[in-house]
Amino acid sequence: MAKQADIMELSKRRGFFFGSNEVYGGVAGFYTFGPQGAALKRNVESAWRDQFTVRLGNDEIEAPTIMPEAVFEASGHLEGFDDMLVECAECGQSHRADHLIEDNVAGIEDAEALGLEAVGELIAEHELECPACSASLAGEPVEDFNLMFETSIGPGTGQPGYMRPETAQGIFVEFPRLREYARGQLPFGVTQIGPAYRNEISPRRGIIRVREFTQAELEQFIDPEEDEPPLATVEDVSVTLYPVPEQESENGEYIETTIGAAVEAGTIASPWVAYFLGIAQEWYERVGVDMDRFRFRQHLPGERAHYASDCWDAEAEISGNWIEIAGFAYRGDYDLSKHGKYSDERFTVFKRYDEPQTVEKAVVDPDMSALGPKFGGAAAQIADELTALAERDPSAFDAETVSVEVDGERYTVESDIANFSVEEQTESGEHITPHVVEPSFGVGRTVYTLLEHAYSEDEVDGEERTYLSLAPEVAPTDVAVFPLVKEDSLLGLSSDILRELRSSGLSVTYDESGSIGRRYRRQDEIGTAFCVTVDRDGIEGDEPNTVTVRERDTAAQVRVPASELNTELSALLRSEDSRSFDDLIEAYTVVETGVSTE
RNA sequence: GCACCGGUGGUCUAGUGGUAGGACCUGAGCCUUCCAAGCUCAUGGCCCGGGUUCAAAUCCCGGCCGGUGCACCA
Repeated sequence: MAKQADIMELSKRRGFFFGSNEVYGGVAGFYTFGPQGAALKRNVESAWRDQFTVRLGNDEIEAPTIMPEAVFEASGHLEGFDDMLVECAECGQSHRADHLIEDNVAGIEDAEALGLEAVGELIAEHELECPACSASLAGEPVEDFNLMFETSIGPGTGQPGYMRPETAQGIFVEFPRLREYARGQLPFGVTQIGPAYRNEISPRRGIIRVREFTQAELEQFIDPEEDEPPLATVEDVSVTLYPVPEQESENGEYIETTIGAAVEAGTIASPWVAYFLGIAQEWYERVGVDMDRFRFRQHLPGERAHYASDCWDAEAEISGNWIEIAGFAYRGDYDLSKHGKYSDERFTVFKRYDEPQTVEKAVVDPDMSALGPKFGGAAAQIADELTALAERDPSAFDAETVSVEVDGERYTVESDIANFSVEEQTESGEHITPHVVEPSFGVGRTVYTLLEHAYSEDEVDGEERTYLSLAPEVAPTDVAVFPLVKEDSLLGLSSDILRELRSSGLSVTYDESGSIGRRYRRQDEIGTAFCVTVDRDGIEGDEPNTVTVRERDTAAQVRVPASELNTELSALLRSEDSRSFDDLIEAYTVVETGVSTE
């Protein structure tokens, strides 16, 4: 089993990832993906795009990573992402200052709203103590810590902007245009793959908790009353679930079930969430996560975000710990409602009734030429209030006069000036705020998981070897081409093959240095699934113009005509073709190398 | 952010108050016709700053980075 140190060492040495800016001492929480890592990550993103964008018929966008303050006022990140910390001088522990106040001072429920100074004064005033060591916290500075990176947009003081802490907001704020693009029809889904930023207090464990990371998110917009997910497409998908009751029970166990059965049993409350768990399960299998070290865990009530009614995480076991690699949240109308409220735009869709409905509606059409001279500047507001009153209490207009209140002042208007009437109106539909179901993936964590789950050691021909058993689709290098020895005839065919494979879009490496075994080991270590070796038998032997293809995990080889090579390799590397190396063993001559893995 | 431990070629490491060795890797050559073989040669290093000292990679202090624990993770 791979240890974290093994992966770190391999990653640095073979160019998967390493700490950034090391020549200047480095900065915690930032990593650079090297050539192999960037390719692996790119392949993971492509596979995700195929599964969650293309196959589901969704659309992908690319929004800015810097967004203005207003976005995060609406989203709640400015407040919710902002922690007030106070540090104990005695024992050094940090505590949430606002929570201390709320827990210990009667009558204060939202200490965060009071501001830093007021909270500091309250701590001194009530002589609050450190919960850990009971030392007095009076006089300790209360400091703001916001997990968002702040910047300023434009010259001078500019206007405040923030690096997005999740890609989701870039989709939500563009909802009005995306709705137009979708021609106003629910359901529709919008995806985005890109970086997000969180100024973590303490980045840890290499690439697992970093300050800049890549998310792949889908925001599925649905009509909560009408839209059903196509559950039938995933109902037979097997999953390992770890629901709340099992987590809370003494000997909690995983539930091995199918998506269909889990919905039936109510284990997963939301069919939409269940649907995406099924889609995700298929995807994780496809890219090569070890399903024995994978589970879907339901959020405990306490860890659930305030907007999410049900939430599940995809978790992978890494170096003995479970880490979150994706989250699936039913966000309701939280995000769109908030942006609808904070902006002047409408974040709703028009939902047409099956049949137009005729409703009786009380309306007013105030005579502004009478209201204006009489009430001056208040006239417009009075008219608005009359309109509101008509909807609220039509009977108020039965009397001679009707009165409304504007800014605390009461105005009395003759009823006939209001032009009250009850009209029959035909309504063809209503504006509803779509609900959002959000599968949100951590790409970097997925990449790390794949590395650790793929990391393998065995013996080939009595020699120890390390190899990455990556799924061919995501392996950073597709194929390696070797001339068995440096001999003109072999070099010629090798370079022909190299050129052909590369021009068909494969990522191909070429290596003619050192012994063949060393070259195989180099590729094994970065997870290259197939090595093509040009030998003399393939040029002048019984089967001329053939080359050998070696499979990484088994070290088995088959002899394939050079003319078939491109087609066969392409088929092996594409997930949608179910061609496997076993099919090649069936179809071609197996090379007896006398070499085997054990 | 606090505490503990650590930081020596690309990687893994030995080591001492007098500026450093090994292994692997990498490159060149020889040899080699299928799994890290051998031989020759070569490239490449003491995290940064300050202090103590005739002299610091080594001792001290601070910083940065990493690992672990605590806290944090909307």
